[in-house]
Amino acid sequence: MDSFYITTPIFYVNAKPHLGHAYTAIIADAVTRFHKLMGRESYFLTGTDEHGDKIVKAAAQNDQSPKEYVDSISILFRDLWPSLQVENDQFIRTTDPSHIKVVQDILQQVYDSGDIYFGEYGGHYCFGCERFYTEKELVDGKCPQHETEPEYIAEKNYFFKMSKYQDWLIDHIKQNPEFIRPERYRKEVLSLLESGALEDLCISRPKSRLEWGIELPFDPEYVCYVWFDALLNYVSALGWPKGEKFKKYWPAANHLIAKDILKPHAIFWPTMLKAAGIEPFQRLNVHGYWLIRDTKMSKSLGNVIEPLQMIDMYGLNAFRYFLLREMSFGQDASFSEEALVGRLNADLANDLGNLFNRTLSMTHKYFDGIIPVPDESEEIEDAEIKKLGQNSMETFQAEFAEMRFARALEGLWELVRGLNKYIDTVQPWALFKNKDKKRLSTVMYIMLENMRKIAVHLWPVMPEASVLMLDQLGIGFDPHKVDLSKELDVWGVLDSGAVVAETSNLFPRVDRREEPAEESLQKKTKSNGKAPVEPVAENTTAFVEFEDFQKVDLRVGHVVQVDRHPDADRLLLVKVDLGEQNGPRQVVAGLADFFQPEDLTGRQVVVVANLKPRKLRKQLSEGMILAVKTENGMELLTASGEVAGGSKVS
RNA sequence: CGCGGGGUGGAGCAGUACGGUAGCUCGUCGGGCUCAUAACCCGAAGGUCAGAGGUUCAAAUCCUCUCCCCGCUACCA
Repeated sequence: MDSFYITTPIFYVNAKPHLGHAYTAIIADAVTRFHKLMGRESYFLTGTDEHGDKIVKAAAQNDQSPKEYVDSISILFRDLWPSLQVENDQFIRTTDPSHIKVVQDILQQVYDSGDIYFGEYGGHYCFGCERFYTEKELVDGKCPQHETEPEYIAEKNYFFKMSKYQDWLIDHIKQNPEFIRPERYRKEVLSLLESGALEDLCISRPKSRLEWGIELPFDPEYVCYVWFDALLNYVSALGWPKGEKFKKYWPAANHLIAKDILKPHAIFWPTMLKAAGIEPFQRLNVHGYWLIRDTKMSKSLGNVIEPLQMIDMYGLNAFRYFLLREMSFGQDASFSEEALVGRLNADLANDLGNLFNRTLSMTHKYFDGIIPVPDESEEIEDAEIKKLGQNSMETFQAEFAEMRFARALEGLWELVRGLNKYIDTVQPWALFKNKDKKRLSTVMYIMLENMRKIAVHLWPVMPEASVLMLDQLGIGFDPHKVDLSKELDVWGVLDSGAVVAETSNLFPRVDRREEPAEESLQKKTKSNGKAPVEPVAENTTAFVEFEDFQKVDLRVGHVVQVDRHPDADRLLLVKVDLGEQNGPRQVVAGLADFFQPEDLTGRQVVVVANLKPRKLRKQLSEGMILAVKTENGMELLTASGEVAGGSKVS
């Protein structure tokens, strides 16, 4: 039997789960279910990545130890999956002892084979930031954050000879067009590899800087770099090197990632495997981002609708369907409540839900709810709808296997719509009136059997709804007994004589909430013809004491001169006269996108005068000009009348 | 010359690796049906596929250049 191994990235626990995580997990789940139905043995792995610098910092901010912190976040991920009906076979954590052992074993093995060497790395290290800076990042030779001169530290570290495998990797990608998909990402990686020499990868961190990691087996003074640790989860989970699962599922691995972590997966990972003498994974599948529209608007009105909250409002089935139907795999897509409701109403309620309801209802009206025995004679439209069904399912299966979910569903919907049309064409109600029971039986059977096929195909996408649909058709569902690949040819699975449900209300139509917050706001702002002012985010801003507010020294001044920042196209150098002895101050302001220098000259502005001076792109900024961001641009704050330069605002 | 994505009927998108009548969903207009969740079915209007040039019998698709939009980053104190 074919086996199939699918993974999500192990999610980095420096933040809570969001839509992106949910999406990856849901498609992983859908793909796993699909392959199960196609008769393959499938294994689905997900988990959390818990080592590294950022974790230590996030933990410190929460006054927790790294371990306490990762435990608390990891559980959030683990608990989210069941609520999405994501059924993973395993949940791995990089803090699991078995994972740590595998990482150490592989490190040792690669070290012994000579692909890890000890070398020196020199760099400008800022102790405040706890990081190295490149020459380019430094401002006047100083740390841009702390404005202190970083120390040049020559630090010894361990390096993985990644460069050694560059040519092999290029060749492998060229030889295996399916290795990275979709095509655009394969091209991106290839051009990345071919454009410049691949450098060796620094895979250690001295414990003096970072202790939260896996200790190198050959040097207790160092811990392993997070990516080298994290990527290995894909094999450690299977019990490399001798585990049963490893033998069964490797290298049939399909990794699923979002485009932001393309490089580690497409370059580090295959070369690591090569160095460790492990066969390369089968395929890397890369998806785009979900863009969330208008979240800011909603948030400011205090009714934030987070994508994940829409599950409660519209149901998990619609949510999963929407995610798979709306994003064309590899591209970015935008998530909005409006689009979700649109899909729910059009595809699920009108087309699919209504199809079930009308057919079940007719079965009751004409046959007391009992699935009739079809007559053997077949009319032309019967043959047509069967053919349409076959094509539609074939498309679904082929596209789904390639992870083109949107196209797969579009394909399946041809059958859904085809069946609605079939009803209108053959007019069962007319047959009933004419007492043509024979023909009516055939027609109804064709409807019901095709609906069964649809329901089965939808299990990977909407497991819960699929089971309900089948239940309404009077049959149960056992994924192990279903073989999707046979559905194209099999006919007559539905038992005549079984009783179907009287009605179906799987996907009720949803009326858009009366005045959706975002829309009403837009209407209001449009109707008065003025640029809308972003409302104050009352619920998100904590109160400050009056004394604290008093610390802010706001003053009115006149703009005497404005120049463009020489090295930054969004910044302006604004000279503001605050009536001070040593002349006008320079404020670097991010206004270049909204104002021409000449538009600002002579304007009266409000400035935060006691803001700690800071350099922005090498230019000193001694204050901040207050402005209001609007939908179309930027409006400056000013006094309603002319006041003397330097007047205090209170 | 920072990196990347994109510009296709009113809206949202597919189609571009392998050139061959411009496709889908929503929306609009007209009609049909009555089994159904104000649903379903049919028909219509609406696009010089951002622009210019080139290759070709043939270009949304290949080549060259230009314009515009959106992310990310440097750079919004």
